[in-house]
Amino acid sequence: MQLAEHSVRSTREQIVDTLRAEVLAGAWTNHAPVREQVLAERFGVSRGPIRDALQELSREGVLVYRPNKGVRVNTPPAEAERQLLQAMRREMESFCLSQCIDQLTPTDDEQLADILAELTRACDSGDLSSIADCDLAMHRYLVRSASSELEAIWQSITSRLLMDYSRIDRFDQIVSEHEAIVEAVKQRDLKSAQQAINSNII
Amino acid sequence: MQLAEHSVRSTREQIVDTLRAEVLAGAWTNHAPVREQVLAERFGVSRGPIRDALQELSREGVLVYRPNKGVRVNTPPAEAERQLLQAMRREMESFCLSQCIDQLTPTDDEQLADILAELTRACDSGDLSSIADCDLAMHRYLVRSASSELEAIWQSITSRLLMDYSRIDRFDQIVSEHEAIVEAVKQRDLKSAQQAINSNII
DNA sequence: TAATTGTGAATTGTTAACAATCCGTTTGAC
DNA sequence: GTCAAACGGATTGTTAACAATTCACAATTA
Repeated sequence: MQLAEHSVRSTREQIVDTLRAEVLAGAWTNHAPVREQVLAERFGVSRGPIRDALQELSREGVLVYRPNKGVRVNTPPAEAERQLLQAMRREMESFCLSQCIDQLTPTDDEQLADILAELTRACDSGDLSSIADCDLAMHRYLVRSASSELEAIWQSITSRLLMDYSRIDRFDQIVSEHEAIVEAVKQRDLKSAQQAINSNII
Repeated sequence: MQLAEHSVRSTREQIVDTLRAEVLAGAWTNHAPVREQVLAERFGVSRGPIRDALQELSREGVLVYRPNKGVRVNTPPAEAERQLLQAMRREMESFCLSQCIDQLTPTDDEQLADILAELTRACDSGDLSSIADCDLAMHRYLVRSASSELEAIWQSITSRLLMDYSRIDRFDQIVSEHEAIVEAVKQRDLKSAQQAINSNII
C-alpha cells in the first residue's frame, strides 16, 4: 500500500490543493470573479500554471468557468442533486473500504491516527478550515488506498457538495465519528468500518 | 430546457471532444505516449491549448498524466472497479431521468429521435466510432437536460469505463434498446424509461 | 430622461522563446 | 564484459509579450 509517488506534487497540484482548501473552507465568495494576475503574484509564478490550476478546479466542480470571463466559485447543488451526490459518495467509500481494508499495513493505521490527531486538534481550536481539511483527508486516504482512479471521481463529487463547515456546532461528534472509523479500520472490520463511514456522511 | 449556451464551444472544448471521441473509439494505443507538438501542428494551434485539452482529458480519466512525461491513454479498470462505475452510472442516469422527464419538450423528443436515427445509420454501416459517439450522445443528452454539473461527473465515469465497442456483434440490439428509451421518454413514462436505461447499461 | 453607441482600461486567450527534465547512448573505469 | 557517470537530443514546464474579448462608463441621439 504505497502512496509515495503522490508525495511529489507538481507546482500545479500544490496550487490546486491550496486553492481548493480555501474555497471549500468558505474563504471565497461566489460574487467576485477570480483574477488570474492576482493569484499569479501571490504564488510567485506566471499566469500559465495559475490558469492550469483554475481549469482543473473548474473540471472538479469547485469553480465554474465561462469562456473569456474567467472563473467563479460554484454554487451549492439543489437538494435533490445533493442527495444523489451523497448517495454516490457513500457507495464509493463503502466500495473502496472493501477493496483496500485487507491490504492496509500498520503504517497506514499510523497515518490515519495522525490525521485523526490533527482533526482532534482542529476541533479543539475550532479552526474550520483545518477541520474541513482533515475530515476530507481521512476519507480521501481510504479512497486513494483503493484506487487513484476513483479518487478523482470521489474528489469531484465531494467538491460539488460544497459542504458548509461553518454550520457545524458539535465538534465532539465529528471527532468521535472519525475515531470509530479509524478503530474499525485498525481492527480490519469491514462491516463496522462501512457502518461508521455511512453514519459520518449525512 | 435550453441547451443553446453549449452550442458555442471554445477551441479547447472542440479539441477535447475530438480527441476524446478518437480515444474512446479505440483509435489510439496506450503504448505510445501522446506528443504535444504533433497535435499542435495537426490542429493548427500552439502547444498551449493542446496542453489544456490533454490536461482536461487526464482529469476526466481518458488519459493519464505523469509530470514531465506527458500523457498516455488510460487502461481499462479492474473488474470490481468496473462494476462500481457501472452501478454509479445507472444510478446517475436514473436520477437524471426523474429530474428532467417532465420538463422535456417536443423539441427534445426530436433531438433524441435525430440521435437515434444517426445511431441506426451507424449500426447499419458498422461504423464503430460513430456508434460509440451516438450511443453516448443519447445518454449525455438526458444527463445534461437534468444538470450540467452532473454531466461532468457522468462523463468522467463513462470515460473511465473505456467501453470496448469493437466487441459488439449485435448491432440490432443496440438500436432496439435505444428505441425503447426514446419511446418511453416520449411517453413521459419514467418507470419504463429507467428500466430501458438500466437494461441498456450492462 | 432613456436608450444606444463609442471608447479605453482590464481581463482572458494564444503564441513563441526559453528553462528544466527525461531518456537513450556513449564513454570510461574497473 | 559490466556497470556507472556524462553527454545530447527530445520533450515537457514556464514565462512574458501580444492578440482578442469583455465590461464599465462617457458621449451622443431621439
